[in-house]
Amino acid sequence: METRSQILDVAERLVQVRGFNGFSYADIAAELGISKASLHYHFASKAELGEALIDRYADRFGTALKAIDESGDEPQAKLEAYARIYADVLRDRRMCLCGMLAAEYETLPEPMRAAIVRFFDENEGWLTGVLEHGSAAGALELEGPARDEAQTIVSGLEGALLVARPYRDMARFEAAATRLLKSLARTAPSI
Amino acid sequence: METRSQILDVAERLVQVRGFNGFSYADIAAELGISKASLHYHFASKAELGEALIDRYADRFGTALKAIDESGDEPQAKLEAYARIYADVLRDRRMCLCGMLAAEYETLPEPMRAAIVRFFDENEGWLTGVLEHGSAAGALELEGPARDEAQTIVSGLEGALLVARPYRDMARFEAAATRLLKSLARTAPSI
DNA sequence: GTCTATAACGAGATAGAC
DNA sequence: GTCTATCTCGTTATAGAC
Repeated sequence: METRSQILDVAERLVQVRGFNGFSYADIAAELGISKASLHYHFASKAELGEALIDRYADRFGTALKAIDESGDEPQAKLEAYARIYADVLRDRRMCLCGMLAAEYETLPEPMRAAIVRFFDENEGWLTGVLEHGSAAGALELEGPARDEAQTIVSGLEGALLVARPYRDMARFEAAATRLLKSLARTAPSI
Repeated sequence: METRSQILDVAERLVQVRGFNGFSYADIAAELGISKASLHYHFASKAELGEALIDRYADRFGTALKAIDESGDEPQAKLEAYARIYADVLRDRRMCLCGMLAAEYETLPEPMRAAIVRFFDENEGWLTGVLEHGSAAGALELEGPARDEAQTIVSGLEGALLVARPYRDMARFEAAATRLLKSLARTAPSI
């Protein structure tokens, strides 16, 4: 199980930096000092490896969202914590795993495609909940349906990662993220 | 020159749909019914083809922006026209050429990288001008520096394309684009 | 300008020994 | 579980004829 998770670690970074079509089994093998054949023992095909990568990534994301839920923070603080997950991704010049795979979507096998869409659905679902609660509690002022706002936040953060990366500029991402949240879900003025 | 532009047309679509690492000279050759060797006559290397693709794409974008400038429309209408350029990209399941290449950035040769950053710079520069003019004329209400708003709009639209594509859902893009523009640059209330 | 042929290499994947 | 060896195919690119 140890080797398996090491493979996933290296492959995850390679996908986030270079894309699924931008690395090979040889890259992973070289980095871990094992043979390509050994990789095939753990993941028979690259498609299988790809599925495992998305599953693990989505799981970790889900865990992070649950932690935010249980923080008991204000809605506005929850949104900021959500944006921080994305900000953390930018280290090592990484893109969000599923954002990267969304770009390569048309070249990917069907099981990977389904898992990518599921990832976005889960994120939007969680965000929609936070926005609805915040709105109902009078803490947030939405400009439209919570679901639409949620979609705009997810795609806005993905786009902020996508464009900030070539500039190697963390501040660029932060500015866009802050602006997005401030404009789409403003803190309701206290009476 | 005829063949050259046909090659660019096919290659452009392939990059926008599958990514620069997701197609080969063989794909172009098959589609045009010519040999791979002929392709190398027009574009000695794939990197050279890539540069030509970005240059032509950026040129077309620039022409479209100039047309918007000369329309004499209100700032708000100009922003909507700008978003429509992105919307048009989504046909045939395409991503913005430079958005796709931004994802693959780390795998690309230096000349292509520089051209990609230039593309974003030009877009943000143009948008900044529209926002500043609109703000000065009292037609738009900005929430922060025009340059920051411009960056958020560009990355927001790129992200909206990125995420809408797997869903094959035009409406998904439209919703995010509208929401972005409405929230970031609101039409100033007429007195 | 376009072709056929081929070089030179890297990809994903398998066989079979240890 | 990991290895070496190998297969098969696809990739970019070049040589040289037409």
